[in-house]
Amino acid sequence: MPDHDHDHVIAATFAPHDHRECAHRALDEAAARLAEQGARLTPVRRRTLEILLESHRAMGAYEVLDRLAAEGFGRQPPVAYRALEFLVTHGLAHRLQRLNAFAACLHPGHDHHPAFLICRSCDKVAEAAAAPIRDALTAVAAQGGFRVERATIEALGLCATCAAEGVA
Amino acid sequence: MPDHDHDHVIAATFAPHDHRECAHRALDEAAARLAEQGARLTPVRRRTLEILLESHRAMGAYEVLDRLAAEGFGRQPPVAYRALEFLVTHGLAHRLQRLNAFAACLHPGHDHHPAFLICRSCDKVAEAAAAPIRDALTAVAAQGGFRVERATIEALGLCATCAAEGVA
DNA sequence: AGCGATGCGTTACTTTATTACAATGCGGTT
DNA sequence: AACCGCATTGTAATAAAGTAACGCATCGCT
Ligand SMILES: [Zn+2]
Ligand SMILES: [Zn+2]
Ligand SMILES: [Zn+2]
Ligand SMILES: [Zn+2]
Repeated sequence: MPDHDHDHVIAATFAPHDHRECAHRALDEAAARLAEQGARLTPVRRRTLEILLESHRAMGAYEVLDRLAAEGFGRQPPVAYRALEFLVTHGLAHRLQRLNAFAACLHPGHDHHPAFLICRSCDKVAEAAAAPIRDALTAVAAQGGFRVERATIEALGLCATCAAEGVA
Repeated sequence: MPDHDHDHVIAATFAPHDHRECAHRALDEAAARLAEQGARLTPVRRRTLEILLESHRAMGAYEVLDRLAAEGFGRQPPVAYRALEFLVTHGLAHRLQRLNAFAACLHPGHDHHPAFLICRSCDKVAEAAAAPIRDALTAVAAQGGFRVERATIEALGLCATCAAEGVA
């Protein structure tokens, strides 16, 4: 994906859009990616991803678990945690540290560790290109002799849509 | 503090140093800062800060609580959480989202929200200048119409000291 | 001394996450 | 088919992290 698409991705997340298509495409990409890797998209895993894909919000593990249990899957925490961990490991979902929650990845297959933009008004989460940010972090760290291996970058703020609606 | 001092700060955290002096100075600065603000550095609060200042590691709330309880303070979670929250609010300690833990601020009085560098080998945590990183994040977000209000920037990696000791 | 605000301690509880183990199902081999 | 090994799913039980609610002591002020 070319870099300039990321602007679009952020806007597309927060602005009204055909989300059914949005979710459907993400699910297809996820399935394709797993097939490549020889990993299995079992019913619980698929359903977990679908649940995350219902909105652009992040969901807590127990919120996901309630949904799964209601649909006949197991009702114990490991059921949700395992499915979520699988999705995260395979790059199909992300974990948000600030929220203790998980969000579906909207464009998997591009092995990435993005920066997250969390709107405090509508709670939606967008992924932003982390490269320039990570570069700045890596540079600052390198000056102190520190080698960055993994970075957590999460921003809380206000999205354009909510701002336009007059949210302070 | 001039910006170039930050390099020093990172190195000083991970390299062997006179930590007694290091902690003592941070405590003095903290007390001075609170006096300015008219906030009270009560015994629990002071002791909590001292405990955090014993090392450059981040500590969980319950780890702090155990220490406080052993020294005659209350043994219920709110005791630790309140003291820690007070310190964070007044800029004397930081919360690390990735770790669910708290670390003393080493140079309070400069109202800052730094980036954190966490060494996966020695567990020490250093504060790095967040300005350039935050700028990059703000710019990326702005292109998508998102206004960043608070940023969480935490890096996991290897410090110079551990690298020099041959840790992979 | 009287009074309101702050701080500290407790009990009780919620939310989040992990460990351990049993049962099932699925591929590949014999 | 019968067998094995392994991934997967389910359960119970427990740990770890965080919050709510309330009473009492203490501080700062009038
Ligand atoms: Zn969508
Ligand atoms: Zn919004
Ligand atoms: Zn030190
Ligand atoms: Zn180290």
